[in-house]
Amino acid sequence: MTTPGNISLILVDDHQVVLDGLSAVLGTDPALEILRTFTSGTQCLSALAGGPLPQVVVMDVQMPEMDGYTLCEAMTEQFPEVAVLALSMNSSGPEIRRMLQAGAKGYVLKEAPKDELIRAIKAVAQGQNFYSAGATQAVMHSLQGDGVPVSAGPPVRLTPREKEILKLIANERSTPEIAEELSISENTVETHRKNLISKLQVRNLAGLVKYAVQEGLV
Amino acid sequence: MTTPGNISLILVDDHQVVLDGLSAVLGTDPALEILRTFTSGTQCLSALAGGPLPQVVVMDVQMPEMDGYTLCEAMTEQFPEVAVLALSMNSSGPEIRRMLQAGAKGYVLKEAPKDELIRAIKAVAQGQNFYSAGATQAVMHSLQGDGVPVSAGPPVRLTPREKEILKLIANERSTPEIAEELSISENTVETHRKNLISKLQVRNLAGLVKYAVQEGLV
DNA sequence: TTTCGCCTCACGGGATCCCGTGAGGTCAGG
DNA sequence: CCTGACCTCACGGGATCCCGTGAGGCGAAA
Repeated sequence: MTTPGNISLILVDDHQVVLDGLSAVLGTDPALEILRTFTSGTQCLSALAGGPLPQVVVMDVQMPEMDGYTLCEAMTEQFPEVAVLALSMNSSGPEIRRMLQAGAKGYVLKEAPKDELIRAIKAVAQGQNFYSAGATQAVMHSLQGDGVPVSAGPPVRLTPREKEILKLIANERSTPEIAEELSISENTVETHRKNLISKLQVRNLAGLVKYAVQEGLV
Repeated sequence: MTTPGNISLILVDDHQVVLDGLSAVLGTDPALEILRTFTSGTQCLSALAGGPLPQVVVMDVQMPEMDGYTLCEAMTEQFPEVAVLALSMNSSGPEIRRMLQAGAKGYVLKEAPKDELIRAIKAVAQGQNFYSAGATQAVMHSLQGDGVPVSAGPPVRLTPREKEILKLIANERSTPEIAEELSISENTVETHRKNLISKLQVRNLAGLVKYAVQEGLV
């Protein structure tokens, strides 16, 4: 049992040094208690299913196997009382919007000073929201054009099939190969590719690969 | 002046939280003294030109503006007495080989436990080399075929022109556009693209973009 | 039940890329 | 001087991608 007033935490990041660093930084604040750390989303989910729930989960966005977006969605689905705080490398507007839409209560950039992270944790633990200054700015910048404030319209939602195709494209597979691998027609693969190009607002295959790599889908 | 026996350090990483984390972790060892930290390679270089030199520089590999490869090269050129310790996300063989060829004395993965980093720092400070277990493994794996041990043949050296073209390709420019932008023939651009595909061991444009993004050239 | 999103498939034409092959000029270094 | 690395250019043919357009099935949500 945690001491009353303490905020229980779980950290998820695929890099051990980041976990160590966060543990060291957050350990300086007596109000924070780190229950466990995980290096993958699947580990985290299966452990939480049977164990005690934390108040806040701090998670990286770009992770292999299961990215922060998917993990956050599963999290808010299964454990809505747990607040998710996203901790990310880049401050790209679309990524932030995706995380917020997935249910994240806050978004802190890894560039931010350490006290900002602690303030963010305390904020989301109390049910408030918290966004790094750079994050809100990036979101606002990416929203120029449509008047929705935040988390209104679907930002960039890819279907499972589209994600699957995008991964294969980013792995240098050609259209005939993808068609064969998925047992569908080449025409269908081309349709998906066209939809991807249209959805992601890029011009060609290069843009798709760039998006896929930056978003950690590879 | 540093206390005799102390190891003076400089940390370079574009992410503030990583710097904070490293500072916290390394601060626990009394034998280590962190002189300064930098969030960019250019800052680091210009500061070292006039200030006191550290014994060891711990640097991230993937950084915007100036990547670790370039920084390490400039470092060993201007300050050969400073030992460079690379700290990186991925354990890709080619990247490790590039860093070692650039003059890095050691290579530690961010996945490694924190005591490994401290041991690595102490090793390179004494003129020894240090490589994470996963790193040596990755290099060995990437070397299957040529019998050279380490840092012998040029791993993946791109010419300035090739880098330039690669960046444009990754930014969704088509061949005619690149040709126009660089005031050269389309045939020349195609030749460069072919050489890139051949050098980087990829199959198509997707592989080029993937490499460019992962290597931080965009 | 009627939407609506998703997945599927088709076709034709133009743009772009992929590949092999060959070659001339410059410039630094042996 | 001659080698080697680099940048430049050419061409032809096949593969692949890009684009517009249209359409049927299926399952979930309203």
